[in-house]
Amino acid sequence: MALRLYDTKTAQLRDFQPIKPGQVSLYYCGATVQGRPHVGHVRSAVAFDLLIRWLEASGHDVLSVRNVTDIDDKILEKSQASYAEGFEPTADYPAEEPWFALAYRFEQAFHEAYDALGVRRPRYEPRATGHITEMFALIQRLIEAGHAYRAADDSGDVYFDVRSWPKYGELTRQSVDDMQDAPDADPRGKRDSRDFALWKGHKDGDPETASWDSPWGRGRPGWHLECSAMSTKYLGETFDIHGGGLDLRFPHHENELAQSAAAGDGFANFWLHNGMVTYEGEKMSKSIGNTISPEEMLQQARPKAVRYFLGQAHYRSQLDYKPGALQEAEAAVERIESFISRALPESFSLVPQQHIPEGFRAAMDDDLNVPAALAVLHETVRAGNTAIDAGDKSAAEQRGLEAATMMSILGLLDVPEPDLSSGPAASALETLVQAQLDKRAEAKSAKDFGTADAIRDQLNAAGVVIEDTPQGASWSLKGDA
RNA sequence: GGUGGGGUGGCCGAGUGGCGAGGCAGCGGCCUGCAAAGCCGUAUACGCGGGUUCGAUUCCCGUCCCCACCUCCA
Repeated sequence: MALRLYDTKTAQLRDFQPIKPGQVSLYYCGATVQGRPHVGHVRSAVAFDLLIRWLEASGHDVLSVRNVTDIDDKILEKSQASYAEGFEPTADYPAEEPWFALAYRFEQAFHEAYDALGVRRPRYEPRATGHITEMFALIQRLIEAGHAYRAADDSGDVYFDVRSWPKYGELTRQSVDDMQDAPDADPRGKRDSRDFALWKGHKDGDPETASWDSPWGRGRPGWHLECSAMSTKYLGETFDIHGGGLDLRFPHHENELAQSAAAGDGFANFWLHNGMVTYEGEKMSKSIGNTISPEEMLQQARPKAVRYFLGQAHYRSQLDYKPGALQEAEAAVERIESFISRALPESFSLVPQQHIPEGFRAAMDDDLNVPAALAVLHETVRAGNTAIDAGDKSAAEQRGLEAATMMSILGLLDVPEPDLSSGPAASALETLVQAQLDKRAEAKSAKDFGTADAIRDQLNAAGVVIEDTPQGASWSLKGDA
């Protein structure tokens, strides 16, 4: 059975076949680095990380690209505001910060958030400002093809001519005439209010560093253009998959498609969009302010649990966050991990492709049905625990390898966790806890259960969980499997 | 107004024309000195009203409600 993916453009599940057998070219939209990442950003990154991992587990080489949009209106506005009189600096927005410094700083914040959740870096991560000449070339092609024009006023803007491209709206199946009129206060030199800027002429007050000489005068690129320019540069004029958040479908992806297709590029064969993250039913967004940061989540739960939470719903579904959700995820992750550590010897080598259960493969091949795949994982854990209880070591180990494989494919083995098992503090703790356990063992063998239980309660209160096994007592820290 | 996605047991969340995924929480049991972990069992779930059908949560029609997008959005 082959991989099927839901393509937003055709609104249906389609068999996925890469253009080049064995290699998949994937572009997915990263962030406009104008602020700290919120959960929606990392959900999207986790979703596409999952896709990449599954493609790889299925034997593909994945050429992945994720953009950094490091210039746009918001970045400039925020930088500009930091110079204004009466500006009150905060930890996230210091005073007098140039736009490029602000963008660079938040780009790093995104990296930290991705890294913390085991989202692997894409093969290439190009910045918009590094591809101005590629954008020139694209604009030039559009002008020559009659799909872009210089603004009628003296703004120096260049617009995409929506009416010149009959397919405009094909991605979201909308017709230009049915679109709600943009409340465009400043139509400037546009022919149609839906026309969008490819190039924005330099305005007084904009920093000189945020403008480039172009054939149409000094200025800066419009939003959308960078993704068309960069995706085709790194992946070719036709590539396999273009992804991003559902909210980017319109206008961002619609415009990308229009400008690339109108310039004569084949562009993406598949369009994938992940669902939004909501907070108790409402979309999390900067403008509403109901966001939860990845940092806040990481304070509440282990990184693995956070990743599990973000990946557990189907990627196209809305993912609702509510208090307590992370604790549930933590319980599920710990159940799986404690099984794997019971079933497998200290060190084991994993050859993923040898241990993928058929049900898991079928679920993932079905448009990355992670919830169904997780059901297989949990069933494997139960079967493995049963085998352990029955003393069937080889069956337990087999289930253990399968469970570890699935965890690996889901990216849950790569999530960095604080290492509590080495270092001087760890060995001091080990010595102290072991001394208590020895005392408890003595008390137990003397049938002095009062003392034994007191020791256990005391350790428990300190966050050390005791488990008695036939081989003696073992301990672990709460929240650390 | 246009476009798209939804309403599933206490919560989360898949899925299917007829054997009630999975997780979390709960309850009962096994195990345990007692626990923990693990295992077994346990829920009269599919917004509402019609229709098609031997049979619908699943298909069709109607209806109510929710969410997203329509030029800041992952």
